[in-house]
Amino acid sequence: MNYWLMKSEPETFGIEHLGAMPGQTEHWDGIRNYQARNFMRDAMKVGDLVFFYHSNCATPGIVGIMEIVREAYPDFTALDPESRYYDPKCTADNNRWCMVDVRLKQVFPHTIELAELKTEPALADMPVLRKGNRLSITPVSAGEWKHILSMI
DNA sequence: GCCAACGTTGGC
DNA sequence: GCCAACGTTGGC
Repeated sequence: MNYWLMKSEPETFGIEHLGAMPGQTEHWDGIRNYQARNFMRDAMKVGDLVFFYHSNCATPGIVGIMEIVREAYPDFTALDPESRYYDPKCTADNNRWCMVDVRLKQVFPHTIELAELKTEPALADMPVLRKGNRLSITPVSAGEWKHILSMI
């Protein structure tokens, strides 16, 4: 089983939004970066656990845990001209983007803040802590996962 | 709102 | 295939 971290802007789609979905489940759409897509397409499996990270907000950090409940399938928002994620180069037969379904598993009682994560030597290798990192899906090692859980 | 980082695009 | 220009991300 793998561990992951996925970013989302809370104003667009935060952990509260996920909690309000039927079955607390939603598709994770709008990934338009090849590296992030490849993680989803090639490595994400049902049962994998994911830290939900709030980015581009007043208090960036990890706010809870999700579980992968459906493996990669075509991201239909790429085909929808009305969507902010529309990709004119995609067709139904040739859609380069994909998404997974996630289910909310746990909401932390408080955000594990980015500032806090940065003070932990055990987490120094996490991409999300590196300046200028823009990758919205990154793997998390078992050691990092455990360490972060101990910070709740 | 600023700006550094960095992925993507497109001219050549 | 190079690389400058451009657009986006995301912390601060």
